[in-house]
Amino acid sequence: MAQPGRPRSEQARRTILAAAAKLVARNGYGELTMEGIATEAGVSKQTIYRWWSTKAEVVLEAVNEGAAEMAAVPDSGSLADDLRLFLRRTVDATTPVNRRLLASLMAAAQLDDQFAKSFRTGFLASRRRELRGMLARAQERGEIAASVDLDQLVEVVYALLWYRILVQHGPLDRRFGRQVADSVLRLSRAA
Amino acid sequence: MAQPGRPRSEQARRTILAAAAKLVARNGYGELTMEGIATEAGVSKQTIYRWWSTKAEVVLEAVNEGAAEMAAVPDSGSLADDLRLFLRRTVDATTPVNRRLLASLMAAAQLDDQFAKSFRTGFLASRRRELRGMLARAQERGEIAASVDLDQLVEVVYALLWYRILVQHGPLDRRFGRQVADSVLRLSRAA
Amino acid sequence: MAQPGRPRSEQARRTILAAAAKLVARNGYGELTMEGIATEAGVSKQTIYRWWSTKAEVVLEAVNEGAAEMAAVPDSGSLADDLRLFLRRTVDATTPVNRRLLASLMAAAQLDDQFAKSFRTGFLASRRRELRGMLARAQERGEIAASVDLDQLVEVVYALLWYRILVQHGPLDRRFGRQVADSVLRLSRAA
Amino acid sequence: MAQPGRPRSEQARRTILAAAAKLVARNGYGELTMEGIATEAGVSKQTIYRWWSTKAEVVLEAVNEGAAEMAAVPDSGSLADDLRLFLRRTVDATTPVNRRLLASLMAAAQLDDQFAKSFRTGFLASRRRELRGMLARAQERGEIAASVDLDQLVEVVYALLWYRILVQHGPLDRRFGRQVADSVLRLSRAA
DNA sequence: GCGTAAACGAGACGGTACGTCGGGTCTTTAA
DNA sequence: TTAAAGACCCGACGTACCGTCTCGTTTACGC
Repeated sequence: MAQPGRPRSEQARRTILAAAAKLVARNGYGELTMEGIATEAGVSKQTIYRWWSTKAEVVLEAVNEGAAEMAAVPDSGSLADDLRLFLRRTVDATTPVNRRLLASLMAAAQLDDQFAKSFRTGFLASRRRELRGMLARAQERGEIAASVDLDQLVEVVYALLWYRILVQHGPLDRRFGRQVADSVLRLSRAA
Repeated sequence: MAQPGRPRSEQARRTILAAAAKLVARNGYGELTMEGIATEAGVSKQTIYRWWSTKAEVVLEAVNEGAAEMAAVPDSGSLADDLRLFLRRTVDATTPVNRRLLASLMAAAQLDDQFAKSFRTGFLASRRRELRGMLARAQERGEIAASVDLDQLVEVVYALLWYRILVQHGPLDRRFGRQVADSVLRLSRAA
Repeated sequence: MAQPGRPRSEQARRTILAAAAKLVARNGYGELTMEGIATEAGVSKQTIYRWWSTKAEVVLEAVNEGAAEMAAVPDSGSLADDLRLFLRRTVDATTPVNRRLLASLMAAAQLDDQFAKSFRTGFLASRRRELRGMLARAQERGEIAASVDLDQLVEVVYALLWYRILVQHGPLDRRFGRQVADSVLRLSRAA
Repeated sequence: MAQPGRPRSEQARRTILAAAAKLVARNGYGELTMEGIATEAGVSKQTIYRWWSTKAEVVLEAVNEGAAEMAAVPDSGSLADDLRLFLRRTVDATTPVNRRLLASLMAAAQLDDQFAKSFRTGFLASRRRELRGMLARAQERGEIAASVDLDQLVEVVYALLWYRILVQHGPLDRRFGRQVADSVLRLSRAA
């Protein structure tokens, strides 16, 4: 059952992810190098390449590691309450460091088709699924007309969030979260 | 009046921008190198570095070069018509090659703070100003209530456009342009 | 005992030295470049810089590599025989290729103080020591008066050899070797 | 008679030679660049290339410029006196700066065959001719036997001088000048 | 407890691109 | 025609990382 040989070092794995996160926070993803991660983590390059093939994958796993709390999608029975709470939690979780990590991942996806695919079908799609489930429950309750396209609503939410993350045209705070929630609620009622 | 010394070669400038655009179209921005641009353009690296300091700046100028037609913002007297036409023109102008170029610039902005600043205050801000002017005229005509925050409407438009450009969750076609226009029109009327 | 990490490639070392020697022979030291050595040897530049810091050092090691036979200083019991044999061997060993290499090293020493030091205290001094040893034995045997300054004799030998190497005012052949030997023998007897 | 156009600037010529000499004295010939000379002299590169093709030629002319006093070869009627005076003047003229310039020229001759030829047939040969003339006069007077090869004597003098210049195994002072003179006098009498 | 076998650190290796420097040429205006 | 200015193409510089490799060493499991 158990394969022979020395087992993977869980500590090395964690040290590498921590080192990557730390370096991105300090110097930005643009300055991040595999060599730098290895040195910072006190690990050989080979140990990194054994388990990840690009630095984007390392960072993606580092982000996933520190994002278990995001999972909780509210379900109070009221669309307005759920949406506002969801967005408040989301903006709360997006600290400056996290913002930088997320922006880096989106950038990496533009430069590497391979990574783009895994980023879209993994990270992004799972986030979208959660939100869509919340809206679908509201539609079943009759809070949203059956004619409304839920995917468009989901798109508006994440478009606004990502635009803020990437362009930094304004703060990613609770006030912004409320504005997004209100816009989507209005769109969910119209037409 | 005329300064001494050999004048800058306008041809070299154009060849470099064309080479950069061509290489991004062919292999993507991630594969783009200053060395490659120089070779493709038949130009020395020094000539590139004399006028631009990063490849992102070269690509940005290449994009600006081929985007004079975007400038035309419609002004028919009807918000709905203007908005729909503006978005139709925008999605029409965003060919796959242009999409790739724009995505690259946004990625580069995430990796290089220096470039991020010039990208935001130059390229992005000028685009936003144009659209805001259109909406302001509609507000003066009374088509949009004085209480509505125009910046939020502008944000929705560009957020949706950029999200499509970056995530490619669906096609950037005229149908998508109409959906965006309709969403914004609804938000402009609400509350 | 054994240090960790991949051991240095002895083959790479030898290939580099051979490439350097070959290129100097073909195009002269003035045309020699680190890039050229790397290409010729099929080696990365980094591998060269890891072990040598200038091309002069590479060439110096290449010369030392192919000069084990020089070491044999004769000791027959007769100063005249020893000196003549030593100079014959020396001029015999100084093939046109070797002449070019030696001239290059002396030139490099004029352009780079760092290298000059290692060249003088290493290469040149060891050659001088050997010859001086030979003369010292003759002095002990009484063939040279105790009052004679051996260093001056050594200086005459190498001055004449190097002048021929650098100025090429005449051939570096056995006839020349005999002339040098005779001059020094005469000086060793005088006053 | 007078050709048309702007005449050559004698001042530019002198400024260039002075700049070259100054830069070699300050940083050594290895650091010397055409660009540096132009900047130091406040002259355009083209102006240098119009009159000289390599930096070695510039330095050679700079050396010749500042070496009119060397020309005086003594002629007292006594070989010993003449030789000692000649060598005293020579070592006196070889200041540290001049030593560096001469060493540079010899180095340049090893790296550039073109320059080597002009250096040998011009600079070196003319020096040798002067000394040989002095020895020839002594031979006519009977101070040197007719069987003695004067070229060998000349060779010994310049070999010893150049060896000191290039290897710096000891000081280039009057004491050294006397030693050289004595050695040559001894060789002129022997056999 | 001993051998097999994978993981680990270290670090050298062949590469590619970096951004800079200087070479020698060319193209302009001014003297 | 010469000169200053400065842009141009070119090639080499020395460095940084890439991803791979070859070592000696460590740590588990199955015999």
